[in-house]
Amino acid sequence: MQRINKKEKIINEKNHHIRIKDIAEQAGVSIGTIDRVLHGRGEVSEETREKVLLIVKKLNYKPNIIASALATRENIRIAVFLPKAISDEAYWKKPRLGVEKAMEETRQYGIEIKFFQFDIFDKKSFIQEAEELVKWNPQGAIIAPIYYRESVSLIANLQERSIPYVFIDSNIPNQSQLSYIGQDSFQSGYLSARLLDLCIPERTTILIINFAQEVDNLNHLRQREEGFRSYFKNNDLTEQKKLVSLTLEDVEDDHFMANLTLLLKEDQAIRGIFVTSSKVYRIARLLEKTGKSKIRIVGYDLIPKNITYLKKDLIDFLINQRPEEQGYKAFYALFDHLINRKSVEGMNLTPIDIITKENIDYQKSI
Amino acid sequence: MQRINKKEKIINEKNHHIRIKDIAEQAGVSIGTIDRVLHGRGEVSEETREKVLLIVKKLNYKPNIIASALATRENIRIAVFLPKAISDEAYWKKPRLGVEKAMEETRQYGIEIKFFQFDIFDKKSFIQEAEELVKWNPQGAIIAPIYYRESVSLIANLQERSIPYVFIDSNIPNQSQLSYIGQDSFQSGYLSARLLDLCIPERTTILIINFAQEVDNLNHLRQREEGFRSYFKNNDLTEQKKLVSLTLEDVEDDHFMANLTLLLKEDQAIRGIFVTSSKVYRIARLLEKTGKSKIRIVGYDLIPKNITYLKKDLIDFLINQRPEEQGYKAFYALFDHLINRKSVEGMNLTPIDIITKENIDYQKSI
DNA sequence: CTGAAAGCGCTTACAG
DNA sequence: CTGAAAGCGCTTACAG
Repeated sequence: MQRINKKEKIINEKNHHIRIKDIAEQAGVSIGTIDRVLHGRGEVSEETREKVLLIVKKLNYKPNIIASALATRENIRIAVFLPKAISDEAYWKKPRLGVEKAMEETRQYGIEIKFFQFDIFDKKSFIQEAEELVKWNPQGAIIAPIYYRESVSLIANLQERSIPYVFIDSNIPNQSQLSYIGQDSFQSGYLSARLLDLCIPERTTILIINFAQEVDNLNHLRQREEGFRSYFKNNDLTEQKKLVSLTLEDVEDDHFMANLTLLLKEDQAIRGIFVTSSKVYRIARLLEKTGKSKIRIVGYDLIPKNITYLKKDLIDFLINQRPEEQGYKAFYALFDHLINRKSVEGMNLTPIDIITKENIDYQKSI
Repeated sequence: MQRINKKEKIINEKNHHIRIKDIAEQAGVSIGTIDRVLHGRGEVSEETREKVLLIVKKLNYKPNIIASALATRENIRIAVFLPKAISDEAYWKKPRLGVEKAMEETRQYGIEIKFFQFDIFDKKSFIQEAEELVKWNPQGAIIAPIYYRESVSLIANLQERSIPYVFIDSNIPNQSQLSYIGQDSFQSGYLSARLLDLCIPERTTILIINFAQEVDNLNHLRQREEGFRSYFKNNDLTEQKKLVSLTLEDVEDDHFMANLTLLLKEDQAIRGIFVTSSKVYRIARLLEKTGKSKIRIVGYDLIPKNITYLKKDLIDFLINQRPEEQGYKAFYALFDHLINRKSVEGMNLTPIDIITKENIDYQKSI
């Protein structure tokens, strides 16, 4: 697909691409001028600018980013704005690991990363870190827009400064983001419903359990439940499978757990449980004590506790959001935009992985 | 983690790494000599060689592959040895696409790819293409070792010439391959068994169907069936689920299909079908006519026909081998080895993806 | 066996 | 507004 400049003598064996030197020769100017045009640095007459751009187009010039990276003296700064991970195994550690992996791969390109991590239960810290970020004046940003209003304010700031940004984990539509990288929560709920529907008999009940204190996850939870319910509606199964939603206010609510135990004991029709978050291990832990019998359980995220219960057959399916990959891809979206100067997919929905005891060990984090 | 040479004046804002110039200064020789040592080009006295290597180690020197790529005048040649794809949608097109994607990403590194594609039903063409490959004298090779004996002969040739090679799709253990990238067939069968077991009632029968003319796939098929059966053995389910193997000699065998139709009609206990290959669409097509009712079907590979039947609910699960990713990763294994000069994972087992109607549209080929 | 110089395709001050 | 030159960190002949 590459066009080769046939008139050019091939001085070495390498594939020969168009260089700024070739453009300079055709335009009858120096390479400095080409560079100014290409980077919009101004100080070029309109006439030469147009002439140069025409030739660039005609020759289908693609910059050699390797040479460019080698010659560039300043680092490119990319800010990463995420919730603080509460532990090394926590979910929010994973997008960070993905960014770090991508960073390692592109070490030689002179990219500087700075993490701005806020406390997820503290809006103030969100605002404070957002200010720090803007102060740092990055050339690009990766953002998990957890708080709607505050996120909108942050990105207004970035837009003013023409700093491109990528959203991960959750999306705020139509905010001129370069890209959104994350899962379709509705569809992941829809898929979970299919899995449970396949595994449990007709005329049974399914519990949908939400852990309500997950402020950072609220939109996800809602959309997952909605997707889950839609499956049964769309397939005319509402008669056949009864859905019951429960919301648990406090994770450590013994009272609730006692009630749940009772409920499961009394209502033998309950054959499936869908937990809309990574907190599914709490339900698995309960059933480990009371006995799981024929109940099938679906939940989210490959955190260690969930993996343990998956391997013990106390969780049947986990939905993986590929959080490392989200960080990794977000980095490369900015890399492609800022360094490769190529266009970036605006909507990048992460695959919805179905994880069982049998394929968990073959899963790669990136 | 990077060590910074603190004595060096930092002349620009970029992260400063150790350069061959730094080593040259410390060793009291010129950079040419460092280069000779680093690349083992000889023509260096043992004494200086040792001194240089010591300093390289001490400073933890990592070559700047960007500068290296820019300066290198010769292309690196990578040979890709795969079965010919019978159509653009065929399975074997996919590893090729993966290689091409990786190739595109690393365009600027001056890597040349040449495909050597053999007719899968013709051993002679395998041998012939293998000869061509060796004649081309590549610096590295990606190989799908379909025929055991002939593959061993090819890689003996490569080893003699110290050409590193990566296996994809299927493995021949202990052949000094740089890496194997492919799926664990046994485990994919094991997983398929779990899926069917979850979806169908107790005291039923499952058919295992092999399409025997798939010479290129023989080992895979056997291992998949073995894994499938092992699941039931390991979980003490052999009493509960009856397994029946069928082998179809000729894909277009109407006689067989008629018999299968009869069998399904007569034996109402048959509730699951496991097809050990991508030919599962043939079974789905049959059931489309005769009625699938409560039978669950699992098969392999995201080829268009299978996807069509998956979406029509005539196939319940497809196991994906990520063939594009296999090609992609094989390329990068060689890239890391030859250009990044970093070590490569010897065993790279592809994740075993479970694909349903509900997540198929979110699957990315790479 | 070793060093000095030119070059890869860009970017970056600097001079005019 | 434009050009000439130095430099990024390597590789590659070439000279001695």
